[in-house]
Amino acid sequence: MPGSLADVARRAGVSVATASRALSGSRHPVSSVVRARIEQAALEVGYAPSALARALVTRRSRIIGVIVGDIVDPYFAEITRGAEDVARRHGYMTIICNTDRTPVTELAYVRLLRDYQAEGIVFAGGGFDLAAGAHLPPEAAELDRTVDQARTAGVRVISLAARSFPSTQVSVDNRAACYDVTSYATSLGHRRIAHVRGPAGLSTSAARLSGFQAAMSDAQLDPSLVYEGDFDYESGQAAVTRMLGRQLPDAIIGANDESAIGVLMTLRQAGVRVPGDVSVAGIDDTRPSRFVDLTTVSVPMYELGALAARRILERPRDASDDRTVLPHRLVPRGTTARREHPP
Amino acid sequence: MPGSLADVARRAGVSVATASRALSGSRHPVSSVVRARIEQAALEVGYAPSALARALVTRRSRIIGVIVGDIVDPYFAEITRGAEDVARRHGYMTIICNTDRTPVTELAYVRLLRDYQAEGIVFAGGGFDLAAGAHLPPEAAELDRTVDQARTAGVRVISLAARSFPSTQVSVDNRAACYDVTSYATSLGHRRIAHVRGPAGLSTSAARLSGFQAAMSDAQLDPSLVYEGDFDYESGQAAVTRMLGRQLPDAIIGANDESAIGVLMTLRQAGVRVPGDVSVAGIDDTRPSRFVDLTTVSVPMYELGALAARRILERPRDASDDRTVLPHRLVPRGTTARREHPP
DNA sequence: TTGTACGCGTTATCAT
DNA sequence: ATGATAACGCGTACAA
Repeated sequence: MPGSLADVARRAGVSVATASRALSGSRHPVSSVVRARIEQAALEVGYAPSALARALVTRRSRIIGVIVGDIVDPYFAEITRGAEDVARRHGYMTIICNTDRTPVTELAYVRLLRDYQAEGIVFAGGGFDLAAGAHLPPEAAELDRTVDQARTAGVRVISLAARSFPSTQVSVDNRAACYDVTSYATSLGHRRIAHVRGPAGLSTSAARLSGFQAAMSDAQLDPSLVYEGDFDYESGQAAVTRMLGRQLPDAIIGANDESAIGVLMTLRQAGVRVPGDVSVAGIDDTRPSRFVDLTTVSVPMYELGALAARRILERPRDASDDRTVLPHRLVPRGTTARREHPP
Repeated sequence: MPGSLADVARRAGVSVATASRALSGSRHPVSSVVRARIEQAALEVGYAPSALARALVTRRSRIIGVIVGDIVDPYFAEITRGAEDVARRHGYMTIICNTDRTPVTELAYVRLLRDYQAEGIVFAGGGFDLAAGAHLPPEAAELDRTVDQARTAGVRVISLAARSFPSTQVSVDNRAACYDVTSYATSLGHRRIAHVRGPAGLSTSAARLSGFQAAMSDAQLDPSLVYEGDFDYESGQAAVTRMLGRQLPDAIIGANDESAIGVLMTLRQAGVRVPGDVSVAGIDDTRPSRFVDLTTVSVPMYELGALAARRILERPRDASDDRTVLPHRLVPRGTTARREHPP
């Protein structure tokens, strides 16, 4: 029911061309008297510009997509908020794409975004490496092809962690981040330190695990106390459950805050004092970590998202080799303490 | 660079009409031999259907918008996930719109969604009432008009809480939810019970506050111990800070989990035992509430979002009078306990 | 079963 | 400064 440009033009007694120029912020000159008449007519017919038609002809959809594992995860939520903030300021729409890290779903979304001629795609999560021996689905290769084809066709692709296709990168040094918390733990006098790792095969997990191992080795400590995990609360819970039988470690580093919180709560429920008996730390500094006073590493999630969106709006070149690394920062809080009973 | 329908048609030696029918899942018959040739050609030219052009002609954009306060808030994140899940399954895109409850931003987004001919808009948060005497901005009225005009034009508008414009409602009984936790507290023997309310003027806050007051009155208790709040952690923190000087209440009911967690953590930091000295409860049952073992009321956030999306995809009528109320459920956990020192 | 031709609502080019 | 008109890429009556 909203009026079209033709309606406005007819009512104002001008051509659609002139109406378009007056209404769409064109730099083409339009006499002020005619302009006024057009604006009046637009108001009267309730003119609503068709973004669809506009996008079709200008080849600029003003749409960006953000591909995340799960928007409920505060890590992804913060990133998305950053991206949406800058998108909104520029009149762009932000599509939220939950994939649960499933390549099939990622692929489907990339196709959908391509069909809508999205101007850019932000891959918030890491990709899967074959290194870990994990059998990656056949869709993984197809995903790479599709993304690359989209990029060639002009859609800007930004990734916030290592991916197997070419892309502009905006990231943090995940390895260093985990190295830093782990070193902090060793500096506190802890010697038996465990790591609850992220999903097997995921590049982000691998980087953090590697940082943990490096820090342990550098401190002449055993780096092999690694527990399986999935970046979620239950991972931490499960890891602790398995630990409870044997001798507890001095400290436990979660691959992210969520799993660390799982560790923390399960430990306390079992009557283990934190940080009295065991120190616990995570990575990311998501909101919940503040609630439980968790020691962690601050990762600039909001800025990652915001910068990614900015990279998309910066019209220029296909910068598929750009790499920006944002700084992280250790945030000591109440779940870590100096070791009470030195060897 | 992706091929268009014309490219495919040329290559397959057929008309665009036939190509369209073969490729777009039309019910119009196409001989299997020709169909095969077309599909082959599509593959060769890397055909990518233009969702924009398609939307323009079919008048179905396959776009839905979800308007939330802040996607970082777990409450909104869960709702959004629910909506996105069903949208994705139907090949729809979900636009995330953060407004920080600012009518101006809501208005801007409604206009943007209307310009893209979004098929539906989900208003996840409540609206502002004038009742509270809060001066609502002039954009509020304009918002109502714009939304109503959009609805008349065919976009389905669903709201998850009371709003001042006509809409299909999918909600929970916020008043009853708060009545229930409050009653639970009184049933535990608490008599001095405080409520940290939500933002002034917001319909959701008002409903919950009303539930609190009703439960208190029904229990013959003083319902006037109400603290200002804003649905956030800091609200809870601030409320407790003001309480600490005087006699502490027996129990504190937050208007939502986030503020309740603020209350909880601040209390404990001040050395107050929870639930030993004071009981604390919230509303919503967001993930973080499980982390801190907070007593709360489970609100089916995911289902709210999912059902809202379904209401949009159900093509039929403008059901601007439909109201579906989903059930809530008290979830007693560790932050509440029977009163230790009865009067 | 296939093809022709028009329209969806804009922007952009080229005249005037 | 204004207008006529050709794209943009697709779906769909209407014809054949």
